[in-house]
Amino acid sequence: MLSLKKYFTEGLLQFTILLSLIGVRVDVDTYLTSQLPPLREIILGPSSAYTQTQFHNLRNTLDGYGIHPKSIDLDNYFTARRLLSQVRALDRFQVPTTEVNAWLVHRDPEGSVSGSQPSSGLTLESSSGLQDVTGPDNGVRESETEQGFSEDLEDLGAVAPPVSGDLTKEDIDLIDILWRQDIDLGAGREIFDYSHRQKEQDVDKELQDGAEQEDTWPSEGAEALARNLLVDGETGESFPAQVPGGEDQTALSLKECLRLLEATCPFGENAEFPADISSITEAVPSESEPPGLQNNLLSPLLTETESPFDLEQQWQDLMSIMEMQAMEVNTSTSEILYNAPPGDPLSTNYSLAPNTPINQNVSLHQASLGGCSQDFSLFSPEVESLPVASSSTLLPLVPSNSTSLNSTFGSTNLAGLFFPAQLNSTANDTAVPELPDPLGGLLDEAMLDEISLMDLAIEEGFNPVQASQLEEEFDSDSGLSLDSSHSPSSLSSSEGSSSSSSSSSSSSSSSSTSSSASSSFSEEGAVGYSSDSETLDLEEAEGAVGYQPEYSKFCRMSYQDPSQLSCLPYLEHVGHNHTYNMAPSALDSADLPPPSALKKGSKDKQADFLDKQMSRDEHRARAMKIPFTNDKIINLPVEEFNELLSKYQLSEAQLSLIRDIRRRGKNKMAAQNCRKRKLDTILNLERDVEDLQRDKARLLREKVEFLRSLRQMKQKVQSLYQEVFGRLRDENGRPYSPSQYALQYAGDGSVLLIPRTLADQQARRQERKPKDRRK
DNA sequence: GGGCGATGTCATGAA
DNA sequence: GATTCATGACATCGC
Repeated sequence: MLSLKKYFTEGLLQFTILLSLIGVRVDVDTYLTSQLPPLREIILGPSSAYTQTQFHNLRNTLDGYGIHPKSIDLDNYFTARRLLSQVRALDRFQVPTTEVNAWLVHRDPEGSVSGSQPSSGLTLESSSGLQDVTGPDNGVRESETEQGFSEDLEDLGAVAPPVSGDLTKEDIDLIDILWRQDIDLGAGREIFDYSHRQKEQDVDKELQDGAEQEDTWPSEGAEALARNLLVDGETGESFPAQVPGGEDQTALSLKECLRLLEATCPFGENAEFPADISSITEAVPSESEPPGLQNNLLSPLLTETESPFDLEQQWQDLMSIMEMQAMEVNTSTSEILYNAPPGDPLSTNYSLAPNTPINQNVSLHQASLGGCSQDFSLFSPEVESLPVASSSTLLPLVPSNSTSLNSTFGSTNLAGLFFPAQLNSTANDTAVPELPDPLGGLLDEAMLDEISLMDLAIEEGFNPVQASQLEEEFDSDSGLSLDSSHSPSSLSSSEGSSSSSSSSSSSSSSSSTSSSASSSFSEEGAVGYSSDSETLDLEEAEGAVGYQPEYSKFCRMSYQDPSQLSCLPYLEHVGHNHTYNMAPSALDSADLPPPSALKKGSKDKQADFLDKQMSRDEHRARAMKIPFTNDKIINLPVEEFNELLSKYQLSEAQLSLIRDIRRRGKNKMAAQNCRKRKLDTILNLERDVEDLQRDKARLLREKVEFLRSLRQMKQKVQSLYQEVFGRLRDENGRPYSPSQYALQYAGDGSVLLIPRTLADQQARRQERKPKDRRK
C-alpha cells in the first residue's frame, strides 16, 4: 500500500512535469489546493473517521498541508471541500471525462515518455486508480487539465513532434478522436474555455471566502439555469429547457385530468367542433335558457345510431373516470360532499347552478379555455335537429314504481352521484316539466376548501387552521409556492419553528464544524503536527528525551490552557487537564512552578506553559526518558514503530510505557472519531426528519390540490349530466323527471335511462359486491 | 455540592 | 497471534 501511494504520488508529479514539458499549462497550486482532498484520499485512503483506514504513514501527510491524517477534522475538511466542489459544479455539466486516462493508456505501450521511466510513469493501473478516485467532483478540474490538452491537441501534429516526437500520427488521431468524443459526451466547450475557467476560479475564490454562496451566483451557467435555458455544449446556443416538473405538479396533474376529461367529451376530433370538456361550465345553458331550449331539444341519447358522435363511448369514458375517481377518492371527502345527510349544511352548499362560472382553479380554467365557445355546440340547433326516430327503442323504460327516493345511489348511478340526497328526498314524484335545478346554489369554494381541509384534519391529524394556512399558501400563486423555500412546517408552527431553528442550528453547527475544521486545518497546518524525518533528526539531535512540545503540542485538542484557546473558538470547550490520575512522580515535573519562575524570561514562561499542557503520558514518557515523542509512539506505522524501538536499548518499563502510550493514544483518537460519528449520525437523522416533514407537508398540499381538481371535474361532469338529462324527452316530448329517472351507465357501454328505484337496487347490489369480496 | 458536557481511559469484540 | 479500530462504560475535569 505504501509503495502504491508513493507510486501514485511520484507518478502524478512526473505526469505534471511531463505536461509542462509538452507545453500544457498545469496549475499545480490550484490543482493541489482544490483537489487536495481527493489527492489525499488517493494517497491516504478514503476517509479518516468512517473507515478503518490505515493512517500510519506519517510521511504521507503532504508537507504544507500538515493536517494530521487521523484528525477527526479531516472529514470535515473533506466534506467542506467536496460540498464546495459540488456547489461549484452546479453550473456546468458534470460528465466524467476519461481522455486523460485513455491518453496515458495509449501512450504507455509506446514507452515514449512514461516508458522511459517505467518505474514511476503512470501505468494503466495508476490511471485507472486515478479515475476511480477522482470521480465527478473532479471532472471540472480534470477538464481544466484537458483544456490544456485541447489547446494543443488541435495542432498536436505540429506541436507534439518536437516535444514528444515518439507520438505517432495514429496516436495523435486517437487523442483527437477521444477528445472529440468527450465533447460529444457533454463536456461542454465552456470547460475548455479559458475565460470561463477564469470565472470559475473567481467564483471559487468567492466561495472560499464564504460570501453568500447561493445568493451571489455569478456564473453564466447558473443564470442560464435560472432562466431554464440549456446551453448546447457544442454550439453554445441557449434554448429553453423542458424542465420536468418545472411547472408545478398540480398544474400538470390538472392537465392530465383535463386530458382525460376531454376524452370523455362527446365531441371527438372527428366532429367539426374541437372537444374541450373543460369549458362545459361556460357552455352550460343558464337557468333562463332551459325551458325554451329544451322544448326544442331532443335527447342526443335518442339518436344513437344516427348521431355522428360516439356518445355511448364518451359516456363510458366519462363513467369510467367517475368510477375511478370514486375508487381513488373513496374517502370521507366524497362522502361528505356527495352523501351527506339532508341536514348537512355542507351538502346543501354543494350544489352548482348550471350557470355558475367555475373559476375556482385558475390553472384548470386557463388550461381548458381553448375552443370553449364551440364545445357545447352539440346543443345548438344544427346538431340538435338531428333525426331521433329511434329514440323510444333505445330507451328501455322500466315501469316506474319508485317509492323510495331517499336511498343512496351507487357510483354508476349518475343521478345518485350528481344529485344530492336532499334533492332526491324532497323531489316531487310527479313529473315536472322542467328539470329542477339540483344545484340550487352556488358552490362555495371556501366551504369546499374547508371541507377538504377538514377531511385532511380528520384523516391525518392535520390541523385545520394550519391546513387553511397551507391552503392560502398555494392559493396565493397557483401552487408555485409548493416547493418554495418557505418552511412547509405549517403542520405546526411551533414544530416548524423548532424545525427551522434546529435546522439552522444544525446548519450552523455544521458550518461551525466545517469552519472549525478549516481553522483546525490551518492552525495545525501552521503549527501542528510534525511528522517528517527532519523532525526525527531534530529530535534525535536534541537529546535523549527529544521532546518537542513547542510545536507539536501547542494546538492539540486537549491539554491546553483555556486562555490560549481564544484564538481557536472551536476549542474553547476543550480545556481539560486530565492529569488527575497521573503518577505523583510524573506530576512532580508538571507541578506549578515556584513564584520565582514567573519572573523568568518569556522562554521559560512558554516552557512552563507547555510543560503544563503535557499529558500525563507525556509526563510519564519524559520521566521515563523515552527518547522519542509521543506522537511518534502513537502515529508511526507498526513497522516503523518497531524499527524505532529497535534502535534504542529500552528497559522493560520503558517498552511497557511506550506500548501503553501507543494504545491509549490510538484509543483516544478512536474515541474522538467515534464521538464525532455519533454526533454526525444524530445530525443526519435530524436532517432526515426535517426532510421527511417537508415531504409530508408537500404531499398534503398535493392532496389538497388533487381533491380540488377532482371536485371541479365532478362539477363539470355534473353539469354535463344535467345537460344530457335535461334534453331527454319521452314519447310525448316531455322531459323526464330526475326524481323518477336516472341515467345509468351499463356494462356494455350504453347509457340507459332507468327508473330510480331500479337504479337504487343496482347500486345497493354493487355496494354489496365489494363487501362480499372483502369477506 | 450536584448536574452536565467534554474528554480520556479501559475493556471488549471485530476485522 | 498481533495489531488496529469501534464502542460502551466509567472516571474525571471544568463550568
